[in-house]
Amino acid sequence: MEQRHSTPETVPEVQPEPQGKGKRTRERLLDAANDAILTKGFAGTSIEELVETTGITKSGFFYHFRDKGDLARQLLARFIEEDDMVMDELTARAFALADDPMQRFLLFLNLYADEMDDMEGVHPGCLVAAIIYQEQAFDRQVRELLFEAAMRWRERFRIWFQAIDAKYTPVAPVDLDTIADAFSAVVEGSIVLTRALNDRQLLGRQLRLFRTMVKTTYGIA
Amino acid sequence: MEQRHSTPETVPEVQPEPQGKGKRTRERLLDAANDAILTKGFAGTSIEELVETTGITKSGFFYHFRDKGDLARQLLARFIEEDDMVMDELTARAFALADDPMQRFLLFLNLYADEMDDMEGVHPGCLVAAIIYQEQAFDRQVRELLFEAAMRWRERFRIWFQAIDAKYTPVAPVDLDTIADAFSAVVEGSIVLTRALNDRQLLGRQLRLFRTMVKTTYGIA
DNA sequence: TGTACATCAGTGAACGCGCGTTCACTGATGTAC
DNA sequence: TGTACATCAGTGAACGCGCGTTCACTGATGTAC
Repeated sequence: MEQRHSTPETVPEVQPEPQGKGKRTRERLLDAANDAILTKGFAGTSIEELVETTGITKSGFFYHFRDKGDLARQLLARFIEEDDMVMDELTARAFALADDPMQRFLLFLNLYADEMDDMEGVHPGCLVAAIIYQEQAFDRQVRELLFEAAMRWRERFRIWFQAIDAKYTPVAPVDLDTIADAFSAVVEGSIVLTRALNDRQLLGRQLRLFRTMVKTTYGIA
Repeated sequence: MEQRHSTPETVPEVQPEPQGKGKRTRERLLDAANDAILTKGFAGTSIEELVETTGITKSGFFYHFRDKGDLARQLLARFIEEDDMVMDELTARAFALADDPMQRFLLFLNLYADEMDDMEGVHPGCLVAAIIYQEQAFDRQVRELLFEAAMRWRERFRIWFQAIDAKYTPVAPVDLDTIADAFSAVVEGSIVLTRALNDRQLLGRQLRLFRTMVKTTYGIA
């Protein structure tokens, strides 16, 4: 997707390779795999092409990964970690801007929607969704990581809605797990539509509609 | 997913094969391909396994399809046709039960949610989403079919919300295309979560939450 | 009704290419004494 | 400071298997006269 320069000119590298250059190569392999899998599927992505874009040989790949399944495992593990960090950061920004749990959530939705609007091109896709639609190609460990990813989303927002629910009364009764899942559902579904319709603003619009709907559901003008 | 008997005992077959047995074999190949692609991806699904479950030889496959890409094209075309029919049927049932466009839509959501609840096991997935996440493996024709599928959903529900909007005033302003897309987004996203969490009731719950939210958005108690 | 031909719905064997994986080896860097 | 060894981050060649595709052929059914 985006081109990363291995040596950015602006920032002088005091410690050029934090964990050795192997770590960097491994990250670049994971980046290449991430992009390829989201557009061509797992079985449709060959090790050959990954090492070609990374600039090493095929046997170099097997220095970093036991086999192709190991690549999927490490990729998903990294995704969960990074996704968690991104969510934490947006949450922290929302928390810094308001004290009320509902206001914080509405701010979070705005921040997330803005982030989606600012992406160049159409959203590249979500690794969880991509792998879900090929799950039989993977082992139990990978499927457990899929479960974990979705469960983390649910728990993050359930806690949030518990705080909201303690202070606000919804117009009609809502189940906390369900409204917690709703955010993830809107994002995942919108990504699919964004790509199908080639409409890069769709995701932001859906998030803002969801924001409006959450507000009215809790009777906020 | 579900086992179809080629000769159901209850109904005597007056015309056993409407368009010859070749048509039936072709349908069974498409069925096998549909199931396999939703769980293992397109490249991960071999022609070998499709003909094995269908009970013919590999060269028999190439009698029905020019190549593997042709299979994807026919599969998506059939999906769009059948999906359209299912939606038309649920729409007709909702129209028969009420005159008001909003009541009709709320009934439609209930019917759709009930249908999802009644499915045994977890939702097998949506072919559009599966192929979107492997789109680079396909030609322009297939990608145009993906666009068409999503566009049909949008247009179907935009017309519906135009009728609703003519009669009801939303609490906060809503864009018709956006709320039209919202239904598809909720379904697509919920399918991903249903499968990740292995929670077969999630889809129905999300649809009913969406129903509640549409009601409150248009200020209906 | 019988014969000739055409179409339908496949079969069976063979093909070459690319894929994932292995294995012995290597040059650069790090560490111990 | 020099030497010996270990580890890191790979290389290069080879492998066998399975995949998509082709091609000549075939038995059953349909159609024309």
